[in-house]
Amino acid sequence: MDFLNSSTYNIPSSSFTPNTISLGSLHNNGELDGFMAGFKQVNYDHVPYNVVKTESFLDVKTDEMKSSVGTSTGKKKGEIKKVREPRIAFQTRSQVDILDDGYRWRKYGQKKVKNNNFPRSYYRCTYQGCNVKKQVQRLSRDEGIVVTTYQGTHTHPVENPVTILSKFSIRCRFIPFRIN
DNA sequence: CGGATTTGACCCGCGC
DNA sequence: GCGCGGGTCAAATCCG
Repeated sequence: MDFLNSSTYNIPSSSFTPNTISLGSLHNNGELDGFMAGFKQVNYDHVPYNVVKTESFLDVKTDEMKSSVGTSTGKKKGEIKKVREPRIAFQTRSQVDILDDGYRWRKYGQKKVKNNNFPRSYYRCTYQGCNVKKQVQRLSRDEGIVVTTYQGTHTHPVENPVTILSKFSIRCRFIPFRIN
C-alpha cells in the first residue's frame, strides 16, 4: 500500500495543527471505546505529519446478499459470501468534524457510541455508483482528535480539489481516498 | 422544488 | 433465544 506516497494534500490550517498522536498509547490505555478495536497499526515511517494510520477489515455484504435481505430467509448458497473489505482510519487534531477531503458526502446516519459522549456520523460518497463510505467520530478521551474512517475505493477522480487550497494551508500527505 | 440532513426504526452479527 | 451494539434505511424535515 503505497498510497501515502501518491500525492500531497492541502487542508486549511484553521482546522489543522501539527501534533503527533501515538496510536500505541491509544491502544494500550483502554480508553478506545471499541471504535478501533481489532485495528492493527501499520507503520509508515514516511508519514510526515500528524496522521496515524490503522488498518482493519470489516465483513461486508455482497450485492447479492444485500438484495436477498428481506426476502424470506432466502439464502441461496453460492450467492452469499462475505467480503473482507479494508477500512482505514486517520486521526487528526482538528476543531471541526468534517475535514474537506475534496469529495462530496451525504450523511446517512448518526449513532451514539458506547463510552463516548460524541456521536459517530456515517457518510456515503454522493458520486453516482461510488459506494465509498466514511465515518467520523471524536475520541471521548481527547475531544480534540477526530477519527475519520474510510471504507472502499472511489471509482472517480476527486471532485472538488480547489476548495481546499489556502495560502495558509499546510501540506499534508494523507489521501486514503486515492487508493487504487 | 430538489438535494441534504435528521432521527427513530429496523437489520444483523455476536456473545451469553 | 435474547439482548446489545454497530450499521443502515427511509420518511420527515430542513434549507438554499
